[in-house]
Order: sequence, then C-alpha cells, then structure tokens
Amino acid sequence: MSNFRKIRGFSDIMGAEARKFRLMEETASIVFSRYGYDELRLPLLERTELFARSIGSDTDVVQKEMFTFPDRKGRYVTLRPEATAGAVRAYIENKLYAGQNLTKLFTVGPMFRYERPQKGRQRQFHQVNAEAFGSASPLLDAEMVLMLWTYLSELGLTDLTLQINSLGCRACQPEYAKRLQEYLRDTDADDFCSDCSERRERNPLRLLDCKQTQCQELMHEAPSMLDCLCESCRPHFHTVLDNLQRMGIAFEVNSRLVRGLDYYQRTTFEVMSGEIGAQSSVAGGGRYDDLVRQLGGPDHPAIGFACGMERLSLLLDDPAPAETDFYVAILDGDGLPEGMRICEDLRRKGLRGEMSYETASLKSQIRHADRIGAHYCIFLGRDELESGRLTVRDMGSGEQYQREAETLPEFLGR
RNA sequence: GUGGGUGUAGCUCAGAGGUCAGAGCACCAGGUUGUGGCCCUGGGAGCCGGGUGUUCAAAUCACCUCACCCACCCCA
Repeated sequence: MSNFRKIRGFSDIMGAEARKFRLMEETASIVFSRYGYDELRLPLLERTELFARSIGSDTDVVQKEMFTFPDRKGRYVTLRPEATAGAVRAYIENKLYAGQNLTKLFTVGPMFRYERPQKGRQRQFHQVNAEAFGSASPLLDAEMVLMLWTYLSELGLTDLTLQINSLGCRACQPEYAKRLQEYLRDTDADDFCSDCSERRERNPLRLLDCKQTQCQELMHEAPSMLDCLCESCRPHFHTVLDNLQRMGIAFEVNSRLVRGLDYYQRTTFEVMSGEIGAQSSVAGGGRYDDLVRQLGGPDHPAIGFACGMERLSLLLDDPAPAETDFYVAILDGDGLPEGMRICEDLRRKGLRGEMSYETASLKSQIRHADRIGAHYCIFLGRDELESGRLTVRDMGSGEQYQREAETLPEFLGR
C-alpha cells in the first residue's frame, strides 16, 4: 500500500455516496429557491478572529476543534468550522442589506473541525446552510423551520423529530442565568459528573443537556428558560409555535435544548434521528439577532440553520446510477473507428453508453455489457462491417436484431 | 483529548511461533452451453498496516506507531 494515504477524518466521497450528496445539493437548491433563497459561495478560509468573535472564544469549537494556522505572513487563518460566521461577514462586507429589508441566502460545502472521527462525524464534513437576515418576525422563524422540514421531507426522510426552544434575548438571559445559578448553589458539585462539576460556574447552561443520568436527575427541578422569557420573547416564541402548528409541523418543546455556539438567541431548534448512532442530530439552527451588530454591521436580526450532509446520508437510500443505454462491442480491430463514430452519434442523441476500446472475445464483451447494466449491446465484427448492418442484442431478453447504424438512435431510444 | 474494538488478496474472512501464506466471492484465460448468467479447468495477484525488539525461526509473542470502527465529549 502506498504511503500517501488520506489524512484522518477526511474521506473520499464516491459512488452511491457522491450521488446522495448531489441529490442533497440539488434538492436544497430547488426547495430553498421556492422560499426566495439565493446561493452564496463562501471562502473556506477566514481570519481566525471571525470565528472566535462569533462562535464564542469559550466554546469547544473555538477552543479545541478549529484547524488554525499562520499563513505565509504570520496572520492566523482558520478553515471554517461552520457557515454562519462567514455568511454574516459576507452580508456586512458586501452590504447585502442595502436596498432591501430581507436577505435570504443558502450555502453548501465543507466545514472543518478537529474532532475524533466516529459514525456521522468527520473532520471535513459537509453542510447545507440557510440564513435569513433583516427580519425579527416570528413568521420568519416558523417559515425557516417549515422550509427545513419540507427539504427533509422531499429527500424522503421521515421518522425525524423536531425539538424547539427559546433561549431568550440579551434582556432576559441574565435573569435566567441568575436563577439557574441560585438553583445550582443549592446542589453539591460532587453529585454531578466530573465535566458538569467543572463547568457549573463557567457555563451552567450546558448542565441542562448533560446525558449523564445523575446530572439529569439533579437538573430535573432546575428552572426553565421558558419561564423567564421577557415580554418580547414570550409572545414571539408562542407565535412561532402557533404557526408551526397551523402548518401541520409536529414538534416537541424542549426547554433543555442548548446550542453549543454562543451566538444563538431566542428561537432555537434541532432535528434528530434515532437511527444513526450517537451523532443523532441531523440539523440545527436558531436566531442570532445580535451577531451582525457584534461583527460591526447594522443592527439586523437574523436566523439560520445547518444540515449535516454525512448524517442525512446515513438515512438516505442509495440512489440508482444513471441507466446505461448501450455498449458497443468491437469484435474486429477494423471496426474500432466505426464503433467510435456510432458511439459518439448515439451520445449526441442523448443516449448514454460506452464502447470497447480494444477487441475482446464475444463472451467477455457480453459479460462486460451485462456488468455495466447496458440495455443493448451493439456488435461490430467482420460480418457487420461487410454487410453494413449491425447486430443489436437486447440484454434483457437475449433477442438480437439486425439494424442499419442510422436507425439506432430511434431503435434504442424507445 | 479519554476509553474499547479491528487491521492478512479488489471484497468477506481463516491462519495463534516451525514446510514456498490460505478459502469463498470477484477478476482474467480456456472448455462446456444456443454468443453472457449454470458448470469444469487453469491463472494473476498480498511491504500479513508500519517500525523496533525477543527467538535458530514471527502473520502469530512484546513494545511503539499509524489508520479505521464504536462510544465519551462536542456538534451538523
């Protein structure tokens, strides 16, 4: 085996897997455009500072999962670990807000996080993202979730669960943090798992979604963010839920749904599957109403989501490859030029097929035609060259016909 | 970053210190068949993941390392 092997967590996407990726991309483009979204293609590399400022310098993503390195002039750059930061940067930098009050964008492509690979988790992974800027309307939140759900449905995915929560805004979050800390003060640090006892002070929200049973029991009685929503956030959340209900979207409100990226506020949501192992979250998103301003842009609210393509892929059936209409089997070396002409003529008529580039035995030619799934095998040997009529074999029935080359497109196209 | 599992032919795997490293499937050639699928004969193929050590002798034992898989963690 060669010494040149792919590096850890990076994979070659090919065959049925590549066809799934194409399906996910094309479906996204079709569905999202119905909702008014335009494609945005972002750089893979951005200044490290952009991610630290938007995702949060205290998060795991920024602290230990980014591919960060100095460029040739010593400036720190990072392979994007997610898409929102870059989309916000592009929104501000290109003044996409000018002349319109709503900007809807989607983007597809690779993301990079330095994590230990496992099922549904690679170091280079791929996301479908949608971001909408400029409206704080709860109807936009509902539409975003609806669009995501429609997208997943059109991919044929059922058996998914949608969870939704509100994290509150900068007005009500401090009040909740205070209440949560008061609650935690009455618990014993040693009763939590080691991770939770450490982050109890620094990042108490994280204790809410710890999977350890002892932590879940301790947090069972913890105050809920939903009880602390301010006079603005509470009706906003309820309007979102009302509209989802009206649109027939089934969801669960989960007040413990916490997102690991600091910029999320108000409505947050996650789509999960029970069939793909531990990495069960296939999509997630929410509002980030303060982020544009924080990154130096206008005070525009925004909302978005990301879909993990590798995880969706685990749920998709293998799409069949394109059908092969014909195979031109050359049985005599003199037939090679004519075979190529016939082959090319058929392709120009829109048919799909291949030819043998060298002569081979009839037996192996037929086997090859069978293997590539050709519907018809066209023989070109000594007899055919002399008579000017080709032998066409129907690979399904085994029947054979004599045909002039000119009549082939019509014959095969039926 | 932490744990557990696995690395032998293109694929699935057997071989557990001692003849030139094996099977099935796949592939190639030939035979048979009504010009493919069934059957028969033959063939090509392998840094036994890599390295170091122990031994007269290592795919096999020890240590190191790399990769893959699963889980923790984190997230999509």
